[in-house]
Amino acid sequence: MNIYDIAERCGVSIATVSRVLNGSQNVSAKTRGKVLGVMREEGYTPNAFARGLGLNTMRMIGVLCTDVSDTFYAKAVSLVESDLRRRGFDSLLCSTGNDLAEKKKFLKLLLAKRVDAVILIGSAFRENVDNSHIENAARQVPVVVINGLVELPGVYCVLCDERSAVTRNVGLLHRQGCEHILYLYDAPTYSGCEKIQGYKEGLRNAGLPFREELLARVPKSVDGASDAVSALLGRGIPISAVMASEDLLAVGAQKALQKAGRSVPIIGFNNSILAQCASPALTSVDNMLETLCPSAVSLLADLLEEKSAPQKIVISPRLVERDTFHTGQNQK
Amino acid sequence: MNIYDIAERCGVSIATVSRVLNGSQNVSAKTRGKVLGVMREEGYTPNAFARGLGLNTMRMIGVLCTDVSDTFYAKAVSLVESDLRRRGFDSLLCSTGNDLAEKKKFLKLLLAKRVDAVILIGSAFRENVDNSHIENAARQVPVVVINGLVELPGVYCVLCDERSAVTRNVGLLHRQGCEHILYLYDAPTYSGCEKIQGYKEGLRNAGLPFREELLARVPKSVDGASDAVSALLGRGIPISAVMASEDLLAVGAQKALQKAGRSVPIIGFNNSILAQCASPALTSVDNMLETLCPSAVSLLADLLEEKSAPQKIVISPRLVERDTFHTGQNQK
DNA sequence: GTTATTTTTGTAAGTGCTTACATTTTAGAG
DNA sequence: CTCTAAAATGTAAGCACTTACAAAAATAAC
Repeated sequence: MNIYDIAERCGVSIATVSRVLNGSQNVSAKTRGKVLGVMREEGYTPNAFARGLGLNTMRMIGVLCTDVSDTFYAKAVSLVESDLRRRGFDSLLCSTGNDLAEKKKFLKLLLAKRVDAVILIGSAFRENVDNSHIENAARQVPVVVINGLVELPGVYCVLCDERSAVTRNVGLLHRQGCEHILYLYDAPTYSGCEKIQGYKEGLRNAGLPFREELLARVPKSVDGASDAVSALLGRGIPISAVMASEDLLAVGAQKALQKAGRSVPIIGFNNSILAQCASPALTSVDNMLETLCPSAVSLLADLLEEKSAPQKIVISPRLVERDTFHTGQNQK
Repeated sequence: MNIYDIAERCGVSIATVSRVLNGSQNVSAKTRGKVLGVMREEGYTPNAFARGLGLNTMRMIGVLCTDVSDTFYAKAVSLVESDLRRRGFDSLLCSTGNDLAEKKKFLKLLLAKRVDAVILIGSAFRENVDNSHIENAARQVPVVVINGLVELPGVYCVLCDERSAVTRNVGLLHRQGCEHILYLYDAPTYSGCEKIQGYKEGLRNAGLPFREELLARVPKSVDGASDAVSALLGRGIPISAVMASEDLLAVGAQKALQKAGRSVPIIGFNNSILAQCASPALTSVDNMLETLCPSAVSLLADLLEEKSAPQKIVISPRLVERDTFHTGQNQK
């Protein structure tokens, strides 16, 4: 069933059918009605490939992220997807894992599918200067990065000032009397590194010394973080507060502390559902995905309409206080 | 840059170029080498739309789910996506929300994009007999449902026997001496209804009476569930154990019980990260997405190769015991 | 060195749509 | 009832590939 069949059944030309398909104004109400009627009758669906060929777009956006099963990415993907759909775009999802080679491969595949644009959620590892795949993508289509910073021509970034959030939190904890603030992270992504810088800056501002042993890289899992913190406690390292690059790690720390019968302030990151599920519920930094994602999609839409757009949008995070903020409230 | 340009630069015909593009064996090693070389030089990427037109496929699978930001769906999407990709398919993601009209609309859009097949994660509401959109989709492409049951021709289902898991758990709790087992659910989906049936059956088997007030439909959020359970406790309704259709609700219940200073066994469902984050960690039923999803994708692949495939695959769930199972262990 | 096979390459006809341009129809004006 | 402008429709040329079939080249057999 194609446009020719419909045209024949209606006694019109394929051009006319195509016009009603595309909502052109130059079709009389009568023919439009007839054509639409026949289409419905026949259950006709235009062939998107042919359309794509002609129009050079299928209104699809490539959405690349590290791991959709991660709460944070899942939320971002969800927000992005619904916003894209609202604008009539479909999302081609790629969940790549952390492997750079995979990322490159998938990005290439995405471009081969002729997506209209690419959204990158979370950036590559920072130590990894090889962003050639992103650079290459940006030469072909608009690229916008959510929660990461890639400073290349044609790459637009929408992110949250996570760094200063961490700095601020260190200050808050210090003012509460915490001197030994443990910082947990799992990977040196752009965002991860920024937060570490924020941590160090916070210490400097507060006049606290930076201690190697209080900056811990741990596996990205509850147990991984928990074991790491237990180990620190076991070594007798003083800990008077915990911050983490992610709620998941904060939960792990919380478990270790609970097991040790200790109670110190804990601040997570991402304000995910995990923070709510922890008991007591975790205070967490909200990096404002609800704002970030729509901004990113809107920016993307502008780019696709060839409007000019800011290269970089930075918004402020927000601390969501729950039970684990003030000293001594870490346990029920 | 198209196939003609490449052909010209190589001094061969477009058919030959197309052949190397498609890995045909009927090309001499020499010409193949030359063509590939030129392609690389020119940075040529075949146009997927034209290819799609010719081959009538772009190797894309529509993945429809209710809400990717939900831990359960996110995990399923992640598993499905990676498995599809392994087989050379891209995933067109649709996160529809619970609105049936939206589901219908999105499914139509998906089909218009000429996906090779559709994967539905979680089924429609059960009371909602209107599965015409699924029926229609199944007439055009293979449809497989994960964790739901839609008994229509051309619709293949891969699911977990959640019902008997619940039945069994009721038995376990009863044998531990629990008489007043609260069951929390949020929506009467296929899976939701099955579990409720399982609950009732479990009560019957144990010789316990079914009490209206111990089967509670609650909002799908920690606070929603928590408030509901608090209300029940406030009304003085006896509760000696809690089961929930989802970890999220179980966590809510746990919070309410903790607030009330009560400690009873709690069993969640889905064995999500939330169960791990709760404190004490929740015992939960694993509905085996790690098995379900690959099975579904494999079934799909068979269908696409026109192999025959079972209409329905049912696998057994597994109870993952953590801290909240035995009486009196609900609090640290 | 022929002839018969097999392998490699080319030709041309799809695939289903869009759209510039040409043509016809309709409506409005005089 | 013309003439003109505007609206509606049709024609045909893309768009970038695949592939059946034909033709040419390479190889094998004698």
